[in-house]
Amino acid sequence: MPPVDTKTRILDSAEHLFAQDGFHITSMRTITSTAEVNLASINYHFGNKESLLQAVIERRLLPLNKIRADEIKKVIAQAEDNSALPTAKALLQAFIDPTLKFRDSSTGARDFITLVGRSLNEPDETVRNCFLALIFPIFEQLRQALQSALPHLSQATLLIRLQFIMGTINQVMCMRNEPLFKNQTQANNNHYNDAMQQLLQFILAGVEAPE
Amino acid sequence: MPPVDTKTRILDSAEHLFAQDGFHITSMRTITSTAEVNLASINYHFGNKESLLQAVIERRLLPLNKIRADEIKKVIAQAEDNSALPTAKALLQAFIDPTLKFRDSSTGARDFITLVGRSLNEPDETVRNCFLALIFPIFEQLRQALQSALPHLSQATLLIRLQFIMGTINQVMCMRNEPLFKNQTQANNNHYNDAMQQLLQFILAGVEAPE
DNA sequence: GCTTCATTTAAACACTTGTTTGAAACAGTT
DNA sequence: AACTGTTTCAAACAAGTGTTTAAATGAAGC
Repeated sequence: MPPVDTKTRILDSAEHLFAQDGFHITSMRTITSTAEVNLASINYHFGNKESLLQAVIERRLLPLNKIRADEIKKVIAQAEDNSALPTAKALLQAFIDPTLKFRDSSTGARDFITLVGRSLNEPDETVRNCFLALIFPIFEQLRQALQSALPHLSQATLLIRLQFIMGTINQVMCMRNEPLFKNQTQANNNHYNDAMQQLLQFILAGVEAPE
Repeated sequence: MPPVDTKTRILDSAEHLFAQDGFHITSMRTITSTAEVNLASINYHFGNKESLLQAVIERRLLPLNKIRADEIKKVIAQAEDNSALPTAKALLQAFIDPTLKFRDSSTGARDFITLVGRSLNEPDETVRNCFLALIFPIFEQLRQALQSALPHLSQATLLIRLQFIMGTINQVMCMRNEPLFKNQTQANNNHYNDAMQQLLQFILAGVEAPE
């Protein structure tokens, strides 16, 4: 009954808590008391805890993936207009840029990105697959586009390098306020967006390295 | 009293289960029944569950870090003998090679590496810091060595690129049998060690990219 | 044999977990 | 105003959690 309806309140709180503390540590009672709703309302609206996670993921990831897919298609179409191959840089940018724009769009979105970054290496297979299943199609689309952008790379090499790229991106997505290793020399006034430009440089050099 | 003593049996089982299912999911009862020891023996020998994790980490990571540190020092010393700067490639190899040799030394070691890879992005700060605290010194050593190997790179850039590298390595460490995205075209007969050579190529290109 | 110490054992502890229940409150429609 | 279907609520459920306890067992020294 407060500002927004119960279902949304639950989704927002769960998103934040899952990102901050992890899926398994976060209890139903913590979620419901944070959301100021009744304990049973999660089971009423979502069935069980795992379906709530699924709902948290889908709410953000389906729209985000749509944007990413459209951006990649756009890059391919523009290249075709110039009867040229799309560049790896443009393709990777089409994948990463929407992620980062989205990340900075709200605090909830920032939580969500952290959640995704952490969950791709989740030990619990059921939880991990919730994310992998939704990310796989866009990953596959990017892979095929990059394969035609980098025809000299073998399929196997491109595939493993894409795994490396996902690892790098995950690392960045997991960063909340501070880098992985803090209390370092100076160098901490690196703002997040600077790191983003650096990210593209880094993975582009990696994927384009001689075989 | 079986083959090995209780303490070691607990450490072995915990290592395997923590890597496979995660720290929080794994219960004391699962550990003790797998190890075929009494439930209370964990608290007797280690105090509590978290101290057990600490023991699991230290048993492997302290010796491994010693090897890594020695390898890096060796590279620096050899370069000095030739009155030259150490190369970034040699330094990164000195960091990665021991990790992978260790990883293939036993199934327990393989479990352990998975555990480390996953835990560096653990949501639970207490758990995450167990790992970060032990890895930070070697990270810092590598950073300083790389800074002198790549003097044209600003400190800030090197630092963020080292974060990317850690992300890439983590991703590889988390791979157990299969890559992050399976059921792919063909390309799966990529053996693990092939991926390792590829890893060095990838991160080397990334860290040496123009600023 | 007896004592002393470290270790193992079964049982219980207090607490938290996700989920279910059935009644209460609410909204909308006729 | 009375009935409808939906949503909220407090309470309870059974199961699992990490940890503690006190008795039993083991081995070592004198």
